[in-house]
Amino acid sequence: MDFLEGLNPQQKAAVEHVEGPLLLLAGAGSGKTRVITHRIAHLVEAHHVPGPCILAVTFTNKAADEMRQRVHSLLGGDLGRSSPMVSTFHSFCVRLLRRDGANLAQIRPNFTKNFTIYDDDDQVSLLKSIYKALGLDEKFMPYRACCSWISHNKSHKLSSQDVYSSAKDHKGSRLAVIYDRYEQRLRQANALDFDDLLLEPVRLLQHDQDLREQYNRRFEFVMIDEYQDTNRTQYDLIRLLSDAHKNIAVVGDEDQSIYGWRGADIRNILDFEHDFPNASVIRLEQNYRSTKNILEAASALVANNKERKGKWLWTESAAGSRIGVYEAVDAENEALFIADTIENLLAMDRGQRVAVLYRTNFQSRQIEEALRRYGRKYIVVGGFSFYQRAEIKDILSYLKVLVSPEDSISLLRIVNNPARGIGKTTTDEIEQFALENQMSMWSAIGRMLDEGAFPPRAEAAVQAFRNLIDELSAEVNKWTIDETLRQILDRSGYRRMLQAVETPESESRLGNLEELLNAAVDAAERGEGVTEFLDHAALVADSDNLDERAEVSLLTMHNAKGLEFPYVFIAGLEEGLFPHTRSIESGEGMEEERRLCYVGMTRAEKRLILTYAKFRRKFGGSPPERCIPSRFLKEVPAALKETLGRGMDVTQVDLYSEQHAVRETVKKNLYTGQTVNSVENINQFFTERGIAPVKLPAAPLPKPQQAVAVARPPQVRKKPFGAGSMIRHPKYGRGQILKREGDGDDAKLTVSFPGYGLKKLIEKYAGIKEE
DNA sequence: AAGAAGTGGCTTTTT
DNA sequence: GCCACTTCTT
Repeated sequence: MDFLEGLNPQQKAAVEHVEGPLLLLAGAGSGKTRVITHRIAHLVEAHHVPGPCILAVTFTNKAADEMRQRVHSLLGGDLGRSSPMVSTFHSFCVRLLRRDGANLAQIRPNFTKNFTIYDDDDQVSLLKSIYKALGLDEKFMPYRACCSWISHNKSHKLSSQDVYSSAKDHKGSRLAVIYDRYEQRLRQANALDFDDLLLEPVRLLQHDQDLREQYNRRFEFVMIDEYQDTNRTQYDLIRLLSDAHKNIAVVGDEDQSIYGWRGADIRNILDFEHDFPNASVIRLEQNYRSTKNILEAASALVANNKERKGKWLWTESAAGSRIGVYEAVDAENEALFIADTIENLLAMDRGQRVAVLYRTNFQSRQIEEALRRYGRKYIVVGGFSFYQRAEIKDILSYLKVLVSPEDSISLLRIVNNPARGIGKTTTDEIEQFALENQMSMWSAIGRMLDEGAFPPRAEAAVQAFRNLIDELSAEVNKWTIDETLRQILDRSGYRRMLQAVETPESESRLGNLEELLNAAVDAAERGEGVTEFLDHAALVADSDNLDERAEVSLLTMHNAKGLEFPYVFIAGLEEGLFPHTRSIESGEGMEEERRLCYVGMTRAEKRLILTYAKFRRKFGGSPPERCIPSRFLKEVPAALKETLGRGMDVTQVDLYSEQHAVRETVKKNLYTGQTVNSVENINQFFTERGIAPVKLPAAPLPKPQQAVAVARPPQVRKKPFGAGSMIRHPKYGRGQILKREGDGDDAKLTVSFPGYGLKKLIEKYAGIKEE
């Protein structure tokens, strides 16, 4: 196959580039992914480079998956072991440490390849514990702020000693102490935070010459996607990996650099030619995505930035509609306008995809409410992810403790959850003891039991907890992941605790745990071990579960990077919201906001509509505040804009009185792993309230559904359900069994639920009954 | 020790 | 308006 066919001259040049550094400046919609995948295929076929010698790195799992798939289909089918390595920075680094990280123990105390990963919730818990030991509270500095302060220092290679010696005041040196303790405690728990995941491979490769040479020998060709968003650590890693061959190709667009606040350094891309002498530079400036008007509007906007390499995108496509601008009275009105206009657009142009983009996640709520009023299906990308749910984190914490009992943060989370009589006093004592003796909480528990340090009642409770963990640990290696999770759920009493309270809330939690079990079964089938399962849970991002098929997607502009939609709305273009107050002060921050706007605008293929509100409430109860239209609106040339008015007026339902109920429903539906807001749901929602939906969708109407049963039926031993039979699920309602696999306790059912799609359920745990 | 009920304090973006 | 944290009650 000829991988050069159908490419424009610049794309062709990039694909044909073989040796030496390459900087590919790829504008929005210029066929970047196509070029990367074709280049990989070309290297393999035309230059006979073995697949595994090529490393391609992206930022999100989603981008990696897509790239992998496209490479595979270009090269024809299953490549097996000869496949190029396509990975995200973080999973590449985790794999490196799990496989070849043993020698890191030489430079990181207590490190083993069994390390755990601390996400930001874990970081906050750790900081709480440190604050407590230092007698501080959140007034000193909010945990989250402290977290990002530490992260900022780490990614800029400033140690706690560096920070301490440059501290200007008492607060500065206090912070340095917190930072220092934080680092100590991570090491003690054999845990790595997200910064460490990148930093430690760099330190290891610098430290271990053999390993560095081994990796250099292997990866002859290295490619980095979204280079504008790399931070200094990632830059170091890239340099180390490409040191021997210097066959480093980076792809990026300085106009789309939007992660400066997370440590991304735009200088990496601006200075590439300086850092890698003899680099070839190729610009991809032809845009294949958007209409001329959209492209010109976005280009004119971003031209207001100074930190650019400068390029001007062009397109052969038609001018298209002008950019719509709508001024709403308030946020409710804005949301209704968007929902209303979506109805009109989709009525004219059926089956198309629409995105509503916004700056901050909380903006989604009102838009959701408006979409529900129209019975329109939508998905929300981001916000809370499945793996952030409390019950999921609880059970995974059990798993983490089994793998690595030194992980005190996970231990702290589960020690009295479900409640087993180890209260605050006892926990504080254990923590105190661990701190004083420089040991983990798990070791402290052992020692304190040996020394008889607990009062009788607490002793019994702690002893029972220790036995539970010991018993589970003894057998964990014999079980598959799903079996381990089941044992945890049963023996810890966690399932019983949820079953005891028969509220919709606990039902929903049980449902989420069921999803987790399904995921575990799938992982076990793929042959994954517990560690891989946990790594996956730590590294999946919210945007990774984006469902391309949804008609309407709601997401932040950050999450929209790399995606495209025929119709795009950008909501909330107001000074203070977008650009955000926190960025307005600094020139750099403003430029990044502008780039973010550029990213949002260039997602649109056919039509782009910008909206803002004259008044907006800061929060629910507070009075609406006057808003100034965003400066970005003015930066779009007048000739490219048109002012839009409201279409139909929608005032049949009192939205305020619905808000609470809607939110509850939204919450429940968000965490099923599948966030599609089904037609059945919406109908049910309105029927329950005796309100007719504004407009019924043309799609086949479902039979009206009864309210979901709340009470869980007593678990009687029942005859197994076979394929074809109808069942009722506590959360998904009526469904038909399509497939049955396995038998007895392990029986797995594939069930089709109208409105929810296919679900894999484990019969024993699903709580289903005959319909 | 564990739940219920009340109150302060703050909201950017996320691998 | 929401969440995390505190105080109150048993």
